[in-house]
Amino acid sequence: MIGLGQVQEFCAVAATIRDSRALAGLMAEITREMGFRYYALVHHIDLKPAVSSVHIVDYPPDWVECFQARRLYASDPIHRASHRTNVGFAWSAVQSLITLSAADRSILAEAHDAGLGDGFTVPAHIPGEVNGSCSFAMGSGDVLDQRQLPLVQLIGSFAFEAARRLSRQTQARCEGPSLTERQAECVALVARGKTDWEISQILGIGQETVIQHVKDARDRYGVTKRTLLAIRALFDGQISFADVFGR
Amino acid sequence: MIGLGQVQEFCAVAATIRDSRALAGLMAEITREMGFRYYALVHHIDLKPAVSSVHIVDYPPDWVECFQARRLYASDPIHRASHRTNVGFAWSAVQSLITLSAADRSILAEAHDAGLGDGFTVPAHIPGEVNGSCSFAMGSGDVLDQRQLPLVQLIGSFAFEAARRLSRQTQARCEGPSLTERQAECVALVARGKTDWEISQILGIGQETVIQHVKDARDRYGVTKRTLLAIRALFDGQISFADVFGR
DNA sequence: GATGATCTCCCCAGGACTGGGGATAACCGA
DNA sequence: TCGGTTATCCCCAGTCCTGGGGAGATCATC
Repeated sequence: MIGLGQVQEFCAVAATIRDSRALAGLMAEITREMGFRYYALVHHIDLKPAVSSVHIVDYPPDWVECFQARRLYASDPIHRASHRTNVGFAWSAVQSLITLSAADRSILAEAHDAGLGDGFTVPAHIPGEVNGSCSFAMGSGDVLDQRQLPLVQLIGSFAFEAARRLSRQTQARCEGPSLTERQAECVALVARGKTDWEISQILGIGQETVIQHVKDARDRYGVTKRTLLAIRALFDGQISFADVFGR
Repeated sequence: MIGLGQVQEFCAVAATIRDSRALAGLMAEITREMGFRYYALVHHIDLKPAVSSVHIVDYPPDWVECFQARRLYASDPIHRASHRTNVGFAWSAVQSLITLSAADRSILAEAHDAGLGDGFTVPAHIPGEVNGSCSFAMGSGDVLDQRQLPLVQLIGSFAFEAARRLSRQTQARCEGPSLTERQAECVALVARGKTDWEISQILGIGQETVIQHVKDARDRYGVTKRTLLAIRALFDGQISFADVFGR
């Protein structure tokens, strides 16, 4: 059983941590202190070296293997349930979030056979990013301490945020192509689904000029489609969702 | 200053609450107990009477009016910042999440003039649903109690979950349109800048079929351009950046 | 057995986008 | 002064997308 003080200490340490080894150590420690046996801090996608994703796991090896072999990242019932809520939930209450199919029950049974008891999963969703979660599990037979769950939720949220920060910093922050002001204006309007002619009316310039700006912007990103141009500009912050939906 | 016990009590009561009037009362009470003056429990969309969304607000009336008149739901800097993280943040730290434009600074200044001091916002994102948040604000001049913020985050999360439950039970869903599996696959590939022909090759179906799926997906979102289709699907979690850049 | 949802395929006309090729003018730093 | 960057405008051919119109097959639900 931990207290609020330990949560605050965990946050403080997690916020300054530099590499995922250190985070794994911190997770192992807090997991034990909270009375859990296993933890998993993951993005719900298959691991691909190209993408920087969160994947810090200490689960029974058998289960990890089974999970990866069957590619359960998106279909695992616990993950699916975590896509339906914003607050943490006990695995034993998963049926209040999703209806379990026969396949789901068999997955849960296999997890149990691999040594996982009841657990608690904290969802982690951020618009435009891969869904993720932070889970803690007991050994089989152990019982969750209900009173502690709010604190477990806090730990899970902050742990995920720390992991997310790490995964972004390791991704080489090489300067993406930057757009000129006019190009960015055009791209923002492209992202709103405007045609080149409409953009020319909004900006008060010629249609040919807009075509040129969009052309130049595509060139800078090395893409050939305006759809991808808009999404890449969104991805690296040249424009924001607010530019698309706001104002 | 509140303690963990009060958080647990709040959760218990919030989980059983039946209507938004009662929730507003509960929010007013806990807001005061935590030493805050105002609160806002909202979905980040314009209010449409037809749509059931969360909107339980006790903010200075001047500011609420200004906010609605200028339709800041998507562009407000605090809301934008909340789209970039999973954990609560103090308004004074908003610059660590987004870069503030001149317009943003003026919005914050206006909020301050309306009587809002520093505050704390807890993001609430669920895939496929409108983004939301739960904010608490001090009167101007008052200072946030840092030690309490983890508990404020918990209160915010559970409050939003309660409001979300209410908004679903009272009316039909306020979720965005959902796509069929095939449509989502096509949209994900559209977001990668693929042409309809390329998509047909990837999925092993006819080009005409892809055209139809994309057409249907555009219809569901009520948009006329594939670019906007891709971005809207991204925004409400039907696809993620990993679908675009991964693999 | 009808109904609706989904997936599949087809046709066509007109508008939008892409990838080439140009040009002029303003500005700024070397 | 010269070169680089930016913003503005123009033309064209070919491809792609959009908005109409169909139709048949499967599957679950009622």
